[in-house]
Amino acid sequence: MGRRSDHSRDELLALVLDTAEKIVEQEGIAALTARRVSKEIGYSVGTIYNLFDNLDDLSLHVKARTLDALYAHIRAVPMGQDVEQDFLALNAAYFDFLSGNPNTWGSILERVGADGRPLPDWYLAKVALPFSVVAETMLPLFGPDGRDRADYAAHTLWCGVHGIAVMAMEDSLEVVGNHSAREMADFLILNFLRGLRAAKA
Amino acid sequence: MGRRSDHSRDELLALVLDTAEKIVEQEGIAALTARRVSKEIGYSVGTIYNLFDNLDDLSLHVKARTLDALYAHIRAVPMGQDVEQDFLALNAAYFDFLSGNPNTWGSILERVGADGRPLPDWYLAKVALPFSVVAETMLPLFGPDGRDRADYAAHTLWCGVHGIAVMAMEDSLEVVGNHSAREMADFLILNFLRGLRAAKA
DNA sequence: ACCTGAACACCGTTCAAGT
DNA sequence: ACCTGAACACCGTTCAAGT
Repeated sequence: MGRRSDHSRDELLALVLDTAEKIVEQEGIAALTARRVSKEIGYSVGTIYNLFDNLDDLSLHVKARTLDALYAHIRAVPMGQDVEQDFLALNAAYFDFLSGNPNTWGSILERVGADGRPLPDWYLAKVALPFSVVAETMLPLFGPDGRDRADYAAHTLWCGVHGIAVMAMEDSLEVVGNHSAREMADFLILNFLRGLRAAKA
Repeated sequence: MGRRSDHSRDELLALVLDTAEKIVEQEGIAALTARRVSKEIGYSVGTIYNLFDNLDDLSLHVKARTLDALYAHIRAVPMGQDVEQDFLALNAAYFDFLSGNPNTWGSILERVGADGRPLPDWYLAKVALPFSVVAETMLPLFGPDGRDRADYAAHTLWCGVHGIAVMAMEDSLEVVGNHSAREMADFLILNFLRGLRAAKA
């Protein structure tokens, strides 16, 4: 029947992403379907496939938005005290974001390509951004010529924090709420950093 | 049409679980459907629902088997050297299991109740068993009257190792294969333990 | 050029009806 | 008592046909 609305391609894209994000926020990633989104925006299913390769592609773009928001959130954390304090502040901001966005964040924690397709580069770049903040925070401990080692330590530590967050969200941990999980992450951070310092001394 | 086969209820249960496990092993959790299993065993779909509450219930039982296998695998690790060595051995066994069972293990890493239902107690108990091995390994560092703190430290550390494994399987990490991820986990373990020791001294 | 919607090949889940 | 399979309400994805 031809054009239904006078949305430009970009407007339509924003409309789809906004709607998809809202669904994930409110009901979790499992509720995100192409048919549902198309119905909510008043277009046919085919239109979704006009804008995105497939459902995986759409949900990847929704996840990218969440990663953008997380990055903005932790970049806003005031830094510059000692390394331990900076990391605890980062951790607090991280768990803040988690508890404020359980569904969107939960969708990121899930693996994506059940079909085995590797994640696209543009998406991996978004995943890397929050890690870069952590790496920056780690730098003072290694000095300007220790960027690689600081990076490695930051990845190691933050994957660890990530693991605690995953377990907390699965309720597989005996933690109630995010309070305990955050404390556990603090405990991991402080001992890991102390271990690094002890190794240097 | 009435009874199709003379399998007892227990035989049928084993048949379904074996088939479901095989599907997950070979094609991942996304390939596990009630219709597929029923077709492969030569029964109708309804039979699956006669044995399990729903698909979630079935996949939970498949995951439980994987947890049993992991528990058996890490219990078989020879222990009794110093704490650091024991943890590195545990870690090696853990990553061994992971790379040997990427699909079954990957299914566990995913969150389960997208519908928000909490995980049943019998399943959580299975999740706790591997952690108990880690807690036992941690005990020498805290002494017999430090069981609670050892438990907490063990949970913290192993959630961290878990996080590295998750990231490695998602390819979100710049690690190729499990070699680097295992090294990263070793790095986390050694520094965390060194941090604990430094705090005591 | 853009959008539609029927078509295809799948799903989970239920439950009256059969043996 | 156990099992069936049609029925219902959904899916993702494609693509000829419309404007």
